[in-house]
Parts: sequence; C-alpha cells; structure tokens
Amino acid sequence: MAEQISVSHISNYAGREATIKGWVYNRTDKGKLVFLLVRDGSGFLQCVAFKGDLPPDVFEKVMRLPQESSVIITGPVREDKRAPGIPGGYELGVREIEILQEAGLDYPMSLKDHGPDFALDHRHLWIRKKSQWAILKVRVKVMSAVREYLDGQGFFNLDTPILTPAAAEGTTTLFETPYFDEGFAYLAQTGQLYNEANIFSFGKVYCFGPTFRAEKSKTRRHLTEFWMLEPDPAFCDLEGLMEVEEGLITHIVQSVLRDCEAELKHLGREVSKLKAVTAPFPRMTYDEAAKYLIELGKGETDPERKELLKFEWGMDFGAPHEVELTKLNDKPLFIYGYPSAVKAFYMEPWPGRPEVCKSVDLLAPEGYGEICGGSERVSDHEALLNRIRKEGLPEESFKWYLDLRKYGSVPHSGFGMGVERVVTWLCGIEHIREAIPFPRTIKRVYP
RNA sequence: UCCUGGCUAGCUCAAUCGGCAGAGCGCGCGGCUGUUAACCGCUAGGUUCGAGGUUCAAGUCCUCGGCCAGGAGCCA
Repeated sequence: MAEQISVSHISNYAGREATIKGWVYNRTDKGKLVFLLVRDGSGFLQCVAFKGDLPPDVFEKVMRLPQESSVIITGPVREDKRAPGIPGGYELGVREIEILQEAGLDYPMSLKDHGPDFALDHRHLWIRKKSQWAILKVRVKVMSAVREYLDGQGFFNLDTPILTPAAAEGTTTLFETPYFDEGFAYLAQTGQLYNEANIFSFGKVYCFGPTFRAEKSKTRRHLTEFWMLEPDPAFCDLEGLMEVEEGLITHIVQSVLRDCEAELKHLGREVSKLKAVTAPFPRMTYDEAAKYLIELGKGETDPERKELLKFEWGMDFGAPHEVELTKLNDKPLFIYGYPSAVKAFYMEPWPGRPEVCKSVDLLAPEGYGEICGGSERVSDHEALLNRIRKEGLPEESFKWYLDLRKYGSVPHSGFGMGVERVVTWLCGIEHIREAIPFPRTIKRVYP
C-alpha cells in the first residue's frame, strides 16, 4: 500500500508510489491526457492521467472532474521540470483515484481575478485560491516565528483580557457590548496595561491576540479586528526596546525567507529587498524627520502634493509623511522621540525635554509604513498620576495601574506590532484585508 | 464625517459625439498525449444599481437615492 504524503514533501518520494488527499484546483484535459492540479493544504501538485492507464469510465470521469472536487489519488511520483505547482517540479501519475465528491459546476471563484466586493463576499472560498493560500501561509509563519523568537528570548506569553472595563487610552473609539449588571464592557484595543501588571510577576511578557478598533478608518491599512503582538520587558529602556524590535523583526523576516520561498515567489515578491532586512535598523529622531519633511514640502511644486506633505514640528505623521520617510532606507526605520502631545499619557518624558517622550515607531520600507509603535513607560508614581489628571482620565479606573508604580517600580518598555501589516509588507501586497483569513472592516462582517 | 472614483452577461471589463448591447473567462457541446490562469471551433447567457427627468432616440446627459472602492482624519 502506498504511503500517504503531504504535497510539500513530494521531493522525498521521487520514483516511489504515494497517495495524496486533496482538492482539484484546476483541470486541463488534452484529449487522451488530463492534468489535475491538486492542492492538499501543504502545496499544489500536478497529477497526470493517461487514457491508456485507466479504465475508460474512470478516465471519462477524470476528464470531466469539476474544479474543487475532493479526491484521493495514488500513483508513481515522478520528477519532471515541466510540472507546475508548489513546490513544483514533481508530478503524480494517476494510477488510482477515489472521488469523494464531485464539486458542483457552479463554483463561483474563477482562477482569474475578481473585484474586491465579489471576492470578499466569497471569502470562505477565496481563501482556497493560490495567492490567498500563499499569503496566509506567510501569516502562519509570522505567527510561529514571533512565538519562537520571544519564547527563546525568555519572554512569557501571558494572555490579557478581551473584555475590558473602559478605554485604555481614552481617545480611540471602542466596541461596546452589554455586560450583565455591570453596564457595558469594551473589546480590548490593547493588552498593554495588563502586560504591565504581568511584568511584575514574570519579568518579560507578551500578549498576542485579536484587538478591536471601532475607528471609521477606510483605508488599505486598517481592519476593525486585527492581531497585535505586544511584548513588554521589565528593566528595559527605549534603546533596549528598539533592540528587541529589530531582533524580532529580523527573525520574522529570515524565518519567512527560509520557509516560505515558494509562497513569496508565487506572490511575485522581490525577495532581495527582504534579504536586506537585518539588525541593526537605522534610527532617526522625530526632530530630524520633521526637519526633513519640512524641507521636502518646501521643494514640492505640485500644489496638491504640497498640501498633503504640509508639516510642522508637533504634528503626528500622516500617511503621506510616513511614505516619504520609508523611502529613505531599504530597512525598516525607527523614528523616536515624538512630541508628548500626540502620544499616550503613559509614555516616559524625555529627560530635560518634557515636550518630547520616549516613544518609538517602526516604519516598514517600500512605502508600507508603521508596523510597530512603542515606548518606555512612565515608571514614577507621581509623574503618572499627574499625567492621568492632566489628560482628564478617571483616576479611579487607573487605581490598579498606579499601584504598579508603588510596589517595586522599574523602568520598563513595550511595543505593539500589527501582524497583518507585517504580513502585507512581507508579501508585498496592496491591501491588509488579504492578510487575515476573514477580514473585518468598517463595511464588512460577512462571511 | 469629508473628498474622489465606480456600478453593463455568473465573473473581469469594453461600448467613440446621445444612434443596432460587445469581448475574454466560466458553464454546455466538439477537438487535441505535456498543459502551466492551456489552446482551437461552436452554443447558450442582458430589468446596463434603483426612481424620476431631458430627448425622435439614454448604458451614455440631468436630479435624487442605494451600494462598493481608496484617500483624508485616527491608528498597529
């Protein structure tokens, strides 16, 4: 009996019999010869049926097998440069085929491109498509690389609650849900405050889960539900934080390059640009970036562009500003020392410059922009209390958070990384909605 | 919330100045022993987003409405 194998391991079986279980992705019939491109989740494999090798009724069925039919195929594995697929270069002769189900002929997803509305309405089927499968494979690798790296660096993965009592940062819109006799609970937009509590029990911690933002953002960089990684190490200043970030990002990129070569190739990703992503990453202060942008704006002649690039010290970067800054380097770029006024209340002020805080954003190159945002946290109890009062935040809600500064406070830092933004960048794709299996956007909760 | 663009066959799109509603893909039928989103031939497939208006004539122009997109703001 032939061994059942994964398509991804096909190269180990050349010259032997093997069985694969999967779905017909495409069929090309040539009269007395039929090619079935079969996917099994691990890859795509060409299976070849010759008329002379099969009983007439079986061959007739294979020749008419609809796209997406589920099959179990057994036959000889052959090395053949002509064979397409992922990894490709190998094919399976059809000696025996069991058809579990002939798919309906009205399968709506074409192998050609669809418009976004149609594709998203059929996301449950769209994910079967090779391009989407490749992107989501990269996502899987990013997720596992994250855990692999942080676990290896002595971080502990402590989960933080998704149902939370109130706004962590006050400003951003939250999803609200009724909560028994307590009134309302809110879907977490960050696990950071809880991470900070976990720090004092575990030292270096991270949370990794879905995050919710009810902002009415309608761009190719936004989802209302996205996955965020938030590492928070104790005894770590801003410089130490940047080192954690560049170590993590480098490990993610190298892991994807190593294990997702075929997927990136299929997506047409220029791999050489990712190979350049190694620590250390360039660093730039907000002051330097502001100066650069102001100069750039002065030199701009197109009035529309000039308006978009308009900038003065104290502003937060808009998308067009970010894009310009990402063009400066081939590697991700750290920008640190933002004005306190545009950042959150818990960020440590810069020594001797209270108008600036110890915050850092990491911008992915090639125009992709912000993938991480973080800071050193205020560790002094009085200073934090003052910040909370100044922001007009409800002191009572932050009692437990303030406690953390009373019992063994230490310098600590943390950042958040948007998983889908990283995947979008690594895959070189246009839109973040393809970087998550079932995207949630302002206009879409189906399917 | 604002700005811009779009809506025509199952899908992706064309239709000149307002003048007969088209193609490719997919489905169906036929052909082909090396296809790579195969190719070749044939068939079927239309409430042009909705309502109203202008006109001899509207997919095309005007008004209102709906839906989608991506950009601004905000952010990861």
